[in-house]
Amino acid sequence: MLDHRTVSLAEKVFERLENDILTGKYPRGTVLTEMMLVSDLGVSRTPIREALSRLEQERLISTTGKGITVLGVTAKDLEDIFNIRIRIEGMVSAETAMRITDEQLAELRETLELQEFYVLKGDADRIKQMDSRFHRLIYRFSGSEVYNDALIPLHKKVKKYRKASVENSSRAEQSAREHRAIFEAIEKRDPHLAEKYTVDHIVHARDYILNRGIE
Amino acid sequence: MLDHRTVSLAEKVFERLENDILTGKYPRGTVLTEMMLVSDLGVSRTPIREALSRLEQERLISTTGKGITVLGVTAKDLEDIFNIRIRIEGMVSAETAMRITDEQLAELRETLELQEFYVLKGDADRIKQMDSRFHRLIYRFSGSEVYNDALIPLHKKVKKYRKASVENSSRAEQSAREHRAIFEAIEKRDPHLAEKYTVDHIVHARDYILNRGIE
DNA sequence: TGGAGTATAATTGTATACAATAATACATTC
DNA sequence: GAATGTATTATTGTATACAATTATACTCCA
Repeated sequence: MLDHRTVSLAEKVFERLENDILTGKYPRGTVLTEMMLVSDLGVSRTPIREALSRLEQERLISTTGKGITVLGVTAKDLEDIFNIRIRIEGMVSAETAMRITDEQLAELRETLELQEFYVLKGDADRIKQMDSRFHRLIYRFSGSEVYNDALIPLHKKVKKYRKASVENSSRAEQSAREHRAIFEAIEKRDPHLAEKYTVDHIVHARDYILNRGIE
Repeated sequence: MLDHRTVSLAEKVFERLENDILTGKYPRGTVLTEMMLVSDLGVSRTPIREALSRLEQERLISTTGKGITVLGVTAKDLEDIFNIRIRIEGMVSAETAMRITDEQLAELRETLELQEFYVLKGDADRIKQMDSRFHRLIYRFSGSEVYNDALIPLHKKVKKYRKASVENSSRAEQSAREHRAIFEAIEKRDPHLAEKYTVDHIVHARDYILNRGIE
């Protein structure tokens, strides 16, 4: 069921700018002003300022002094992000395995099956979308807003590099297999196995991304 | 050296509201409107909206529909926060132990010595302040914005409960001793010891806070 | 020529007016 | 009397005007 709620301009501006930064359209060091964004996006400064405030809180931009400087995600950021994810994402999967409902499990299964389908088709954009959704569902189904809120920003920041991963068909296949292992552990309500397979998966994702050389 | 930069109204409003929520002045469930805050704080809606936007991103309030609802920090949040801190804060201390400069070490030492002094004096407010500063310096001296940004919001949310801890003189003394152990490990540039003592400290803080019964 | 001081311009910070939306109360109908 | 539709009000969302600040360019003097 799609959510047709009207979304504010501030929200749209935020999502657009966040995406442009996370995908590298605005590379690190780019300097913007509010007025430039007013011209580019065709909305007033008010929603733009709200979006910028949120981006600053996520440390994707910096607004010290004059102008807005894009910070983006550095190679060191990526290393640190994976160091954290390796230490907590397994715990979160274990929690999800213990408390997931049948309905939630069905949603997770559908996401995994779509991922597998798109891997067969070789549709990188869709693979990426399902890959992300799989992880986010596990965060959410942990029932912990704290876990979810801690992981979402870390997960977001890998976006550009995840895209490169799924464009490699053998890595995409491996990733789908690893997701299936995680799913089956959760389906069995086995927290230890869910934790183990999740940590393995994050380690592999890290190794692939960091060894590949960034940017 | 104090920082005398002029701080925006939005920043002041944010800090004040954040503090009022974290200390329990606005308990969970409190409903506010922008206009109420305009009257109470004597500034226009613009800086108030910016502050609210940031508070919402930290999930301290919710703004769905009409009015602003205070969410605050629940007992479950606290448990989840400590589960994460136990898993990553040791790693961060280890990183700090490996890269801290002499100048940074001096700042950390001074903070610890002040904490010990205020423990002797029994000045709970100051103890709390130095306790927080000690942890935040370690986050910062890790040299990782990712580590810092992940831990700061988790650390903030324990504020109210940390206050209750330091008001117990035996826990305050124990906490200072644990900080000293962490400090000496960092001073020796011993990452393993720094990690161990940090994890022990967080575990003890958790046990004290969670067993004490929340609110 | 280098530097302090000052004028100028660009940019952000804040207040406020107006528009759109969502909630509430009320009336009307069955 | 319950339910539904409608008017009203409260509240948020957006645009814009104005104030304050900061950076830059320029001038004058040593």
